[in-house]
Amino acid sequence: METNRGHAGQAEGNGEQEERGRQGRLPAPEALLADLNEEQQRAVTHGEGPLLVLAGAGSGKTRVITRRIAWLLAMGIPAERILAITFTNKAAQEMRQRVERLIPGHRVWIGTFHAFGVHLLRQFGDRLSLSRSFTIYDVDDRNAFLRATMEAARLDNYRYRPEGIASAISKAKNQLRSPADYARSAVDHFAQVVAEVYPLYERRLRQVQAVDFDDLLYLPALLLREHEQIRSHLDDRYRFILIDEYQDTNLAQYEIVRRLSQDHRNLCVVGDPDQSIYRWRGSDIRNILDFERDFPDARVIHLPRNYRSTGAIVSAANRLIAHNKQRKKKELRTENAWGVPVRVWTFRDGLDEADQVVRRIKETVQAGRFRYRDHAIFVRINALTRVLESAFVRHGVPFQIVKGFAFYERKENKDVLAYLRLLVNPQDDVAFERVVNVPARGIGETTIERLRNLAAERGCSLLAAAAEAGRCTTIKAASARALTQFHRLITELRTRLDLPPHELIDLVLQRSGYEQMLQSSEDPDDQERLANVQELVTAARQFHELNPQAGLTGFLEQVALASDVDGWDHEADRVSVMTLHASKGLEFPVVYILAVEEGLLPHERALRDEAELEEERRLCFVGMTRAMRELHLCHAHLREYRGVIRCAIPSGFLDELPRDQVEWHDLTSTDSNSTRPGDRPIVYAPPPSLPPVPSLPSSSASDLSGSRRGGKSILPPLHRSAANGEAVEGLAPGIVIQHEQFGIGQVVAVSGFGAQQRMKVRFPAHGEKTLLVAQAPFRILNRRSGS
DNA sequence: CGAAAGGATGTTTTT
DNA sequence: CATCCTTTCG
Repeated sequence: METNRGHAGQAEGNGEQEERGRQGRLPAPEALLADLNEEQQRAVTHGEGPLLVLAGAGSGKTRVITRRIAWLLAMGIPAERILAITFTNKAAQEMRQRVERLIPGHRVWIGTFHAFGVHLLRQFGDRLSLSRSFTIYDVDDRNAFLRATMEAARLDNYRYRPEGIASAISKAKNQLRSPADYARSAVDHFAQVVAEVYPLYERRLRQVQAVDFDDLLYLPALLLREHEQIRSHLDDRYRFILIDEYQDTNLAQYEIVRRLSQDHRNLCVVGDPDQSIYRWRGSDIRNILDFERDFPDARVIHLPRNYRSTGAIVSAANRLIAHNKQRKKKELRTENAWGVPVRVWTFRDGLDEADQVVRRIKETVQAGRFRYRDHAIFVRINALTRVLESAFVRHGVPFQIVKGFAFYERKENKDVLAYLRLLVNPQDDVAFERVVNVPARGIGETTIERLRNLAAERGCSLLAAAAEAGRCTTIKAASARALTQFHRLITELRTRLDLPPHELIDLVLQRSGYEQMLQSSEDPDDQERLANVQELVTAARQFHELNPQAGLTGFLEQVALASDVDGWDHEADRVSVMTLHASKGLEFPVVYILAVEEGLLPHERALRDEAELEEERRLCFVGMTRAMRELHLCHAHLREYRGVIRCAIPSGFLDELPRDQVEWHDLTSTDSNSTRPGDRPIVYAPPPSLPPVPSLPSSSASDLSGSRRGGKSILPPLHRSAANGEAVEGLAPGIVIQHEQFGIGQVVAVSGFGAQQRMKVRFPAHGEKTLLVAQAPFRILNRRSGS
């Protein structure tokens, strides 16, 4: 028990005691500084002018921001003059609460950039010809909308996927490039197609009174750029601005910040270049690196001291991140005890990994060393949470997978939400198309196509066109009747928009027949869908109770802006499972990072260029520095992904850790099914070299259990196509192979080509497995013996 | 028109 | 593996 602060899984800086504050009275300013170190105090008490706080992981940066807000209030700055931007809604909510504890009843605006964007657009959207009840399209809606746009313009015969074009447009908006800007620099064919589609997409988007996600930053940035009176008004209104996670801002966000800090340059940004992990989304690390160039008079405060983690964890993290070349050299320091070593665990496969990690957590809790909520498991990709899920269920260990989004992303909920959006904004054609035939009303693709033509002719929305369907000669009578009836349904529901959101959802469920459809279904999945939809009603009710004024628009807005961590319950005594990205800003006593393997961490898509590789390293760094007391890094020799089994190689990042300080445990030889709680793993400490890599048959014989017993030199060598990553000639059903792990089996089917070539193999002991030919370690035994 | 079945296909991270 | 797409048939 080396360190003695903090609870599991709350946002950083959680250990502080911020209970104070009698109603309505401002605290004495000094009281806000009592438990801060010198640098933190300087940051909190900094007066006017730009301020850059370079805060290392675990250095208490959230605490600095909250205290600074409180300090400003205590100095008499009116709350409405302060603007604080956080990275997630969850962080905003916690910050609000913490400031609340210091200064009860404060009215400081705290939220994400996107929420702030919505806030601005609702106020000033009319300047951009945007109605007050605009719809926010998520990525799926956006893609569907773009597809429809291209089809309507007869541009759909290009070979590019709408999603690809959509993401190019998204990127353009993040870089504040208008359609005209984009067109000017479009050189290759793809860019030219994008340049053609982008303006159409924008025009149509405004027509249906919708904005996409990027518009929530792009449009406010334009607004501030082109409307000087609004800009100066807001600049004056927000005298003091604080931005958290500044290293992950993109150009649009940067523009917003700059425009609001021209007349009153009281801008405080906090961040850590080593924790920049959203480059792929347009974040530009230069925003923080060049802050001093933008504001030459900026005060810069470094917070290198880590209060969160043990010496062992800090040391390992330092060593890893030092391998990044594009980086200012710096080191985290800690005065915390050294603690237990960072451990690296080697497993046979992903199932083993999940099973044993969960088992170990259970034992730890049963031994009374930690609670479930003290544990977190991080993964690089969401797909890896599946195996974990079943392991948790099997062991009866409580857990939560942090993906708040998932609930609203379910088809049934998106359907219901689409109904609601259509009610709020009848122009929303995406919503219309989504629900017009759900439940089935006899309105098929041909009818929709004809309706689209009608709407295009009249220049009206699909819903408005539906009302006129009867007069359109091309639409069949039965379909027209169904359409007018649908129109009547929506019109009628629209008269009840004054109802609280949950009651309205209930009404929609009944009147639309959606509930009926699920209730009377034979499909067992539909019962679950019914439950989900009812859960949506509950969510709406809870929202309404918390925000009685917000109404349906508010509810839809919250749903649209929800982030993964927002749904996370940090009080529940459960193990948290999340992606490395979602872990940013959190802390846990015990952290496991799974699948620290080449291709996953670093991810294979990030291997092409050095900058992306460095981002992967930062991602690993972020995950490691979430740990307070124990850090476990896991990898396996075989990894099943998308139903295909591949050989996995330990991540190069593992080699970059301080070898003499890290403990390596190889669990590949223990059978997970027979391991008893008391069993102790074999320890190699310190390891003589790299952890054993599943390798050519001639080398170490200890790496894999199973079929190979050594000494079979008469046989051809194992076919290691991983080395050349190519397809294999002559593979066909009937051929017998020997696999490193599963032994002898017969090929049942072969499909695909090149690196994607797969084979389905039946193994007597393991059943049928699908293998990636280019990756799997196997050799062909017999070309003839089919049967 | 729409349900069902088969096949091709693509894949990170998320406000 | 899971989703999306096409095809097919009622």
